[in-house]
Amino acid sequence: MRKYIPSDIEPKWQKKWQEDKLYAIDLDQAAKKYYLLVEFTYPSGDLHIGHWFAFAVPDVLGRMKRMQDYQVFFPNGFDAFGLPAENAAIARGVHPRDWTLSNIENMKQQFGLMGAIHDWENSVITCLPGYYKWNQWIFLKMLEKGIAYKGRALANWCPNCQTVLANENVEAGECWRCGTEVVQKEVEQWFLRITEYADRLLWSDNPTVDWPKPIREGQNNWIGRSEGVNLRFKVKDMDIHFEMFDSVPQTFMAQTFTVIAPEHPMVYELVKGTEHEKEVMGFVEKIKKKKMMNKFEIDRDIEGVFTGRYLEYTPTGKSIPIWVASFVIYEYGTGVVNSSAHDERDFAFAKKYDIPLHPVMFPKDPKEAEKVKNLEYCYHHAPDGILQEPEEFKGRRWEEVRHDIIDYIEKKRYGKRKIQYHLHDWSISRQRYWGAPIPIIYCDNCGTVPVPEEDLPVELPYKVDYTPKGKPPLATAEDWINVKCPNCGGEAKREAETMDTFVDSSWYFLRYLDNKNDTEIASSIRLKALMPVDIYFGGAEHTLGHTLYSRFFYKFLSDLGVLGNLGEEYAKKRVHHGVILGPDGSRMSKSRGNVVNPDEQIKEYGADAVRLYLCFIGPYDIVAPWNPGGLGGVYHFLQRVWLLQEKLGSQAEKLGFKDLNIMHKTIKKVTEDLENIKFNTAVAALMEWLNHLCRKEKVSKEEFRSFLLLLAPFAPHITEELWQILEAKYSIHQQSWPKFDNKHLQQDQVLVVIQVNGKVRDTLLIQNDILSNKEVVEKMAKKSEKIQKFLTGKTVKKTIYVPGKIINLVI
RNA sequence: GCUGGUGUGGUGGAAUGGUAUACACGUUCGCCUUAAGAGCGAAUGGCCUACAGCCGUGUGGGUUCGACUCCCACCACCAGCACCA
Repeated sequence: MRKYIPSDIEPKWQKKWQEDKLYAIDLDQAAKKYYLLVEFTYPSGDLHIGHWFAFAVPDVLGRMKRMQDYQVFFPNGFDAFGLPAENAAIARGVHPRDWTLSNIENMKQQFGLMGAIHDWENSVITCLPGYYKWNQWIFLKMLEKGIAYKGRALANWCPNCQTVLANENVEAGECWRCGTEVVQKEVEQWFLRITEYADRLLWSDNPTVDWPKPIREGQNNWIGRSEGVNLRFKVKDMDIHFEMFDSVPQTFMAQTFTVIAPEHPMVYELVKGTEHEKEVMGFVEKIKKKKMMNKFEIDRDIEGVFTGRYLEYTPTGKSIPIWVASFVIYEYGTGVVNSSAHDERDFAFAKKYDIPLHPVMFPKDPKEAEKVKNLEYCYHHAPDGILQEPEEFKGRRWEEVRHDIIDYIEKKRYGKRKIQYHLHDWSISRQRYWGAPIPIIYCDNCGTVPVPEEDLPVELPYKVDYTPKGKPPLATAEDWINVKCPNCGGEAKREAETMDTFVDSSWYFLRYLDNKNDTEIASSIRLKALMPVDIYFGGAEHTLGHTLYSRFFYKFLSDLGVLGNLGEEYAKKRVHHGVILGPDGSRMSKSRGNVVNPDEQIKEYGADAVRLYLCFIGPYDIVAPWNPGGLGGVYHFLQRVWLLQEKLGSQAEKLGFKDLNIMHKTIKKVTEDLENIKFNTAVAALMEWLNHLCRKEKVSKEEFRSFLLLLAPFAPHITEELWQILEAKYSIHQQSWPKFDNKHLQQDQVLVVIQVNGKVRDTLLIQNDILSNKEVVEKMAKKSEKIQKFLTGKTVKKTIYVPGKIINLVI
């Protein structure tokens, strides 16, 4: 018999499976489909162990599903636009397109070593015109529906990458790619009105799809819906009216001062020509500058300046001083805040600038002051004059009075109910080369003109000077940028900016279905056959970016009617994978030099062992450093599987009860564990069964057969090889998944634990037929010598018996 | 500060109210071998006077016949968000 040498068998089968298109399915008529999706890859050049973890482990699930007669669709592709390609290309003098496409070729080869059921026929590469044509098409549709628009706004600007960044791409004030400090800059940019979908993107407590709670909570917090009122005010002695958002309307009677954001245009109106102008505008400039320098650094210094103005506060008839304060966010709400000094920050501000507050608002007893955080205390304990609650609300609970107060405010016309979101519209303009062109033409006569649909795609020109110069590289591509206006035929220029790559990844899972379709995103036949995605694996880091954007896109496309009637969410189930860290315990990155390339390990132990080890290493959401030490263990396991051949009985051997019991138990365990994304315990169950088999003199064909079938999804190569020896038939991957039989799960006798006062003192083997008879079991338990010792001189007060598990004698 | 999560042997981890530490790594001992490796077998939570005992799942309390598991309070760590009125 040959030794188990993975390199002798793995390439051979990989080649054969590919030639035979063993894993291909018919996308037009997948009757019992299973769409398995893993977040596609950025083509950085080399596959590392993290890619294996992300793709090879879900492949195990996909393979089981195939054997359960599902037509499993497990596509793979590349998220191929984006800054790293451009930066790497600039550094090495290679064109981003060439760099990217050659990386993709290389990575496809490396993916091949995994032995996954990927079908590369249905791949997507987002930087190819056939793909991004549909980016542009969706953009035009959004423009048509008012979801895409051009606006001026302060944006996060990375001076190094020379581009605008989305909020989600700013990490602690730094660019997510290069780590350069981000500054604020006002620029014109294209936005997608995701806020229009804010309410529909919010998760209910009981969603119809199975997405993890952390992602749902995270998205809900990010959307940040808060319900309150917009109160209306007039500035004293001036014809200025404004609104302010208040999410705690319960305190509307308690207002003692007002603060405005420094950026607010009204500030100048208030102080123009007054003695306060110089001081206030100086303060505004100072804060603006500070924010420009490092907006995202947490600045606990709360600063402000009095405008000299007051507002007429209708509900209480009081005059309320108006201040400008550093901490007010212009972009949130109306940029004006009602300060009733019930929260710590407002209180600190008032104290710092001696703004008179009623002293009793804050209790002197520090323990009592703690309660102020709940606001409830304020509401019930504030003195007259500060918190004059309308009669009808006196003595009622804080939360329950909330809606009545909003009604009251509306009735009295002090203001209007308002729903405010933290979520901002999504800026998609990027001042870089390597992205999908935005299909817009600027004409002196006609203004902003969308590129007509029949002219799509607007192809990204190849020959462009893409080194950053402070303006978009495409603006320098003379023969590309200058075009005839599609409207009037006059001289016009194309939009020189490109799209955020998160646009590309917001709908790629639809394109997998129909990647060559030239007339629609995907045919309705295929959409109907394969959507929604059954399970979507990906990283927890995409909670606020990709998974929110893609839900938005799906809802938009659904509203547009291009999806048919597929429901609100694109994936029935979302599963987060963990992170394999570098051996040094930090995230793998080329710059740290701690990237683990699995090539060596595959050479030494084989793809099967690496796959198995990645399953076995821990729960699938584990975040842990790569420790190749355990690889030897799973390799050893495979070797013992290989050696089972020697134990194969010459003919059908009668299996004992124990053999059948462990076999069916393992079938049940592996099936259920894979279904529940518990790969590690599924492998452990196989190991236990193998330990049993190895202890036996002979192994029956039936056992070996079932064992190989269960192992096949984890280790597709070695099981295929052994299958040939066992069955002389191709292929194991076209066999049906074994089923367990309940009758073999029942044991004829059961181990029952005897406890005295909850402590284990003995065990007892009990025949099935007397298992349900409490009296008999109790008698047997009391007879036990070990138990006798604990019972002498004591009385048994109570006996608890859980049939088949435990008997507890209470003395 | 807010939100979500996690705390179990030397290590990765298992156990969702019923024998805590499955499965594996590592370590130690033995067999085999000229030797090494591989392979095979055994032991491996701590303590003790070491086979009739005690302690033990971050800490303290509670519920229960029985708690890693449920409840309350706290501590530590991880992740995300963070001046959101």
